[in-house]
Amino acid sequence: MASRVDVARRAGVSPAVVSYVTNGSHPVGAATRARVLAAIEELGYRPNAIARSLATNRSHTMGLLLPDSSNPYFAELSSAIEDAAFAVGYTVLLGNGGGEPERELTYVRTFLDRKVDGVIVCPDDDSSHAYEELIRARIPVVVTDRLNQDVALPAVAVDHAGGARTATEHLIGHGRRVFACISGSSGTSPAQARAAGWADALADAGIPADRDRLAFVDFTAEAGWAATRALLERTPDIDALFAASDMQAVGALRALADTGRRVGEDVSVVGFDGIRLSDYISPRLTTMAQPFDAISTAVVQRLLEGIEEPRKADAGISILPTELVIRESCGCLPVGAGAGRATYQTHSTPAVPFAHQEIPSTHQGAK
Amino acid sequence: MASRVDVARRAGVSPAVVSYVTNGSHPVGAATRARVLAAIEELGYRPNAIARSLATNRSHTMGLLLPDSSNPYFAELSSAIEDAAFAVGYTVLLGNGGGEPERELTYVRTFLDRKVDGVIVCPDDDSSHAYEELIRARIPVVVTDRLNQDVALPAVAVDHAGGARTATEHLIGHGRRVFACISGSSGTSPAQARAAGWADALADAGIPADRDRLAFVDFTAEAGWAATRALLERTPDIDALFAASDMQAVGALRALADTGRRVGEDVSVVGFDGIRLSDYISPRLTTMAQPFDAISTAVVQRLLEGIEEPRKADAGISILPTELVIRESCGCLPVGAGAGRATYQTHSTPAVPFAHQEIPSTHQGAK
DNA sequence: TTGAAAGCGCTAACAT
DNA sequence: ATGTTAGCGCTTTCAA
Repeated sequence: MASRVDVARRAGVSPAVVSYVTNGSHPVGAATRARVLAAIEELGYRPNAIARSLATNRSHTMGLLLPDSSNPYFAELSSAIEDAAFAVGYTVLLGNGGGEPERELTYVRTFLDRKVDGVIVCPDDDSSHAYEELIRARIPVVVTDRLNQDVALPAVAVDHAGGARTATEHLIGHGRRVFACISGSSGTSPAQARAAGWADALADAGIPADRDRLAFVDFTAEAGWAATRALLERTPDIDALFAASDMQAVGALRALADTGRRVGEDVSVVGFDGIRLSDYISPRLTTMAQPFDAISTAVVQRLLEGIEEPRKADAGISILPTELVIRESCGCLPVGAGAGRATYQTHSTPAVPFAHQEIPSTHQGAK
Repeated sequence: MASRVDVARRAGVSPAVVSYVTNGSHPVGAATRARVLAAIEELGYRPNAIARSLATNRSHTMGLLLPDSSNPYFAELSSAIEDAAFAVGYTVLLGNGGGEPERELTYVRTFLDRKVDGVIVCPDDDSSHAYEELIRARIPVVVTDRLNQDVALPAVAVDHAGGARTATEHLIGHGRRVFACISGSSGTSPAQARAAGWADALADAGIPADRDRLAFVDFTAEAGWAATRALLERTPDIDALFAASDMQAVGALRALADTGRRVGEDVSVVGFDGIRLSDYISPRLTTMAQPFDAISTAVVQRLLEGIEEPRKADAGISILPTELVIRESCGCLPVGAGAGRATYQTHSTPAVPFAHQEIPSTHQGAK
């Protein structure tokens, strides 16, 4: 590998001049600049980013800690984040916690050791030790998806409770009577908030929200399937189901079909997330869609602010809007034949982007 | 951030000794070692990996270049690779080509600049310029999924053609007569090989494989949907469909349902990949499953060999077995109600792991 | 067993 | 406009 000195020698200048031209940080005579450029070209020289990082204390790298990037929701989120990072010249180091606190910590340390400029984190659990380690390191951090009020870190997420409430209201609008909810891992704020939104909507409508029609399980199709089976066992006449994630909804649809129920007719289901897949499964899933791109842009943007103006960075949370995408699973559109893909009918929850903002109250009484 | 000198000062030793104990590379007196360890503990010292990389010329980092990690297939693959890398103490830098050759190149250069110890690559297209750049850099590389015979790089993948052939034979076993195939982007070897396997199986069975019943489109649900609609328009009586990826199959099932066809009864469908989702969609997808973990382990293993013994590394390709997972979409199992998840019936294509190995001929005549 | 010192390849302040 | 030099934080000979 040709290094800066090689280029300097070849161009007949001092090593510093090479840096001047590669960084454009310093005026350089047109002639010398040309010679240097030529030497760079001939030698195929590329500055060593490691050495540069050591000297500048900037790696142009960010760590991304997720629970499980093989889950379509996180896969779409991480891809959007990678894209937003790429757009601003950053590369991402990816780590999956995989439900192991140890592993999350290991990744945080790995990121720190490697001197990432900042880290984006969505811990497995709201009480993750990753937070402490990150705070102690005084490194720019943005939390996404999770909204833990106990930790003073900048965060970006959607209005989980509001979205769940709107989704549930839609279900109520279908005249359903027996409601169930499959929410996510109980240790996560989205799971809690979405379940709360579901319960609030029911309360406002005077519909009983029986505790044994609410399950907190993993954000996966498998867990959604198992939870639905269990729910159905206890309450066979469930006719409305709100799933706190599309993957759980996928499992729920499976379970509903397995037990001979016609989704959209016998029972209405609405999911949450709006992963691409939701428009292809049968029946097409009505879901509260998250704005992946907006979230990712905001996450990266805020992290960048934290990196560039550490003193100015605040711990406010950005709440982005969700949008109800109405399709077949709720019963609005006829299931199956001839439908083509849906033209969406949407209801949005309001956005309050980039504000210092209270976490939306879980229950604000009747509107 | 406490640095090595701080620790040394506090422990009353020279900086070198600190390295000796953190690396265990050198004998150190029990007493001093204890003092150093204590100082490390008290200061919360962690070696700067960047500085270490600069000094050792090893980053314990690998680049992973994929077409699109938001696609469930790549999401599962990348997650498995991340896991395998984690297990051997490596961290992964993730990059998505996103169908843009420019972007692929940018990522390769970024990886190179950051001195990753090796890169795992699955280019958008078999003729990717990423290969050249990587070869020129003389850095350890392992290609995965793609099997480009023109480039002498170690590779790990499944027997695309063989798997497709077996899948198609299964379709033939169902007594179907009008066969279609939706394969992937024509510039990729899996797409070509799987299409060839499909054609070969038909040829052997004396069934016409009409060219206009074969489509090469993106490996996505959307493309699978559109291709199926187009195929159906031209040949309404298709009764057997082989999709070269599960996501395309998902789109195909959607299209088949849209046009009022009953999958499993009117038309048999078999996919390829075995993503987790395939067991949850309706109808459950019969698919030729890839061994994600084995692939990932092999990929990382071979990359490690390339890193540790550069001279010994060879460009052989490792072919891993696929396994036909039989479910509902082909017509073997009754669709829907009461089925529970399937107990699998499997047929494997043989594995020829870690061998110098010809790319399986696309047609080897009748067996 | 411990220490001194020379890099690794680059940036940046300072000098010319 | 260009060159010199002192780090950045660590590893690693080589001496002591």
